[in-house]
Amino acid sequence: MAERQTGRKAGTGRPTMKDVGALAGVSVMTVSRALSMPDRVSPETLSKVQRAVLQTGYVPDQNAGALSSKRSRIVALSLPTLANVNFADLAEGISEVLLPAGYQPLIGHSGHSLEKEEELVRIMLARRPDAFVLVGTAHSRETSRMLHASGITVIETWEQTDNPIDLCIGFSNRRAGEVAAEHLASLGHLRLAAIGGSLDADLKDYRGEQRLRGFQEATRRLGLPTPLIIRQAQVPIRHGQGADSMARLLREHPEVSAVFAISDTMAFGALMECHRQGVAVPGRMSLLGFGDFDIAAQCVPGLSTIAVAPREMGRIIGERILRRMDGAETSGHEIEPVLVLRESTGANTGS
Amino acid sequence: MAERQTGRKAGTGRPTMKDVGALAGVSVMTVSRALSMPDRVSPETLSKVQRAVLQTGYVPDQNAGALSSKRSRIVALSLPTLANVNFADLAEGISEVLLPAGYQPLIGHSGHSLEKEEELVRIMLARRPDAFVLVGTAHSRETSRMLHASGITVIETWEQTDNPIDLCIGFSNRRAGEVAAEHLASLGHLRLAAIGGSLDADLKDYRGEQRLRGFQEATRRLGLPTPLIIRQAQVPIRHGQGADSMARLLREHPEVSAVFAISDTMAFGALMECHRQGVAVPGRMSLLGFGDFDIAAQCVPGLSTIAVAPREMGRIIGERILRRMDGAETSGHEIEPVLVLRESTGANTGS
DNA sequence: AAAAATGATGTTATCGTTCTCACGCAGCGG
DNA sequence: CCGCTGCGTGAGAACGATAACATCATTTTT
Repeated sequence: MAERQTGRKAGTGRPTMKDVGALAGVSVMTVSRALSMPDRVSPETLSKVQRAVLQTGYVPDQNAGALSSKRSRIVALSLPTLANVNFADLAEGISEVLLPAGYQPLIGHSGHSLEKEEELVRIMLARRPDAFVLVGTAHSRETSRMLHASGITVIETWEQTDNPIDLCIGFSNRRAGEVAAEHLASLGHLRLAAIGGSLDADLKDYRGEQRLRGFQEATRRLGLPTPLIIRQAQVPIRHGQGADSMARLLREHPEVSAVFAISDTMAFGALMECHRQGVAVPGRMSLLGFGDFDIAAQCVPGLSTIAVAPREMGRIIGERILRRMDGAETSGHEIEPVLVLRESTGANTGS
Repeated sequence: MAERQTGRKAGTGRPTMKDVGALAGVSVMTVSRALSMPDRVSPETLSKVQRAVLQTGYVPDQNAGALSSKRSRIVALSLPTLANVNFADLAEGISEVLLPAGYQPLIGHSGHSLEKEEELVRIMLARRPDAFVLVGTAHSRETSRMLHASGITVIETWEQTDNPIDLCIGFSNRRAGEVAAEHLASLGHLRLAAIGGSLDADLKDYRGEQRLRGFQEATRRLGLPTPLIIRQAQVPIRHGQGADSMARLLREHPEVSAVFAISDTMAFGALMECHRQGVAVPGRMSLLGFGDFDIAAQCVPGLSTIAVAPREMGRIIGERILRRMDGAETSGHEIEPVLVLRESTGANTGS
């Protein structure tokens, strides 16, 4: 009853540094040091504290620590969606580097919408992250403002840009489109097409559009006719959209012999549509995807695609963040899209 | 120079409630109330504060708020991996409910390892979440202890159990296996097989094992010969493992006419192997998957599978958490695995 | 051997918010 | 006209940790 004298706020009941200190016979500050800078306390003290920690089942309160030290050790991560292996791999790559270093990734998804991204950024900034990673370089005015004002390390990824908010670690989507066009052209294909790209301005796959643009420009540069673009994708991209686009292409544009899909997801759907219609791949139709999702390697025929190594990208991002946290300067980084050749692309056999 | 008089700790430079209050001509407490309980301040005060918030670009510090109120509004979420659409959908479902209610999901992945899960739980508990969601009911002793000791709401999912730590919202994996066996048996298949299941004790797909057990038991109960189990999967499950397993099955056990794969990922690999070898599906071989991943609907033939509605499960979890946070009592919830019929399963045509 | 540097620990203030309590003022019944 | 209730507001403590400084004992330097 007479347990607490002043009794303004009741504690949570969980052990604190004070409890550990009391049990070990040292001050809270010594406990703090024992836990975060073990080499700054004497060996005997250290073991006393460690024993007390085990005995009490003490788990430090990082929120309190963050408030006091002004370093939350949280890294915010805004993805378009989790339900895409590439983004999931990116997030796992980042986590694998950050977690062992004592940083906690905070993952959110914006559903490809700039508005939702803004909302997400606002919410996440309230957790006072030490760094912020965003997929993409297109943001709302307010998003950019908030990120700038926060003064923390900001990393934009999955793209390249000339004027990043802070740091940019990604690949050129335009370049990916160029690689696609160059490959298909080198196989002797004359009439190229691309599938992907949204008509709905609100839910736009910004990066997919850049790949399309790169594809178009390179095709033109190579002296081939302007490629057809079948735009009927929506984010999130689903296989069905690839199937629909391929069906339309086969029906309306029989002269096309090679197709670049802005995502392996669409490419797979397109491939299945070819199967359904008995269209030989790559005999009658060459098919090139993007992303190197795991299905690309396993479907029959194996899907030629363009890989961007998301997990490795994640690790690079993690490392750069850690370097920044140690006070070192860091620059951006560009990753080169790599053509992965499987069976779905082959020489043009048409007349 | 004479900016701060005492000057022990320097602030971060970001605006605080104090700044907002000074600008609005009210106390910090009034700012706090204006932001979290707008109906407890007068309309004029409210608008003054809101104006000041906009003018300063103030973003509340939730960490400080958490420390003071002992409610972090963080919900921790431990998944085996992000790179699995079902878990990603689960996470997105949870987020969709929690975020608008002011709760922040904190996602981590344990790579199917109980040790890593323990590590993750320890790290996440240091952020003082208000609730903890875990995939699975098998945890290390220390994990369970920490969760119990934390005293927060704990939800186990993706399984059913008789003695949950706190609440269990999931489906019975055993039941899913039974559904699989019943379906294949009903089609007249006599020699069944299952693919999946790991030999490596350390990286065990615990839930896959339960599906296998349910499959085995139901097969026996239906009076059929004991099913073959091809165990050569490893987590994370990749398509290649399904292909390998199917190849082995076709080579060594030609009498088998129907196969249950513990994951659509494996089922897809197996299907592709059938294509490669010219084995007709479902004519010669019926194939049933689990999970209803999006590829299942798009491959040719469409993959029959067992669906567990992960996104909906996530939303249910989110709602139960919110109810608990409002102080209401809540019980667990069982989700029924549902058979999704497509083209990959058909009647036994063998002699 | 005296002075200075080093090392281990404790004390106090502080981070930015919310909780608790107190205060002043308006309305209201007796 | 007095006390009572209720509303809006403010003052100060508290949450659990760390930074900065202070202290004391010990070692190193010259």
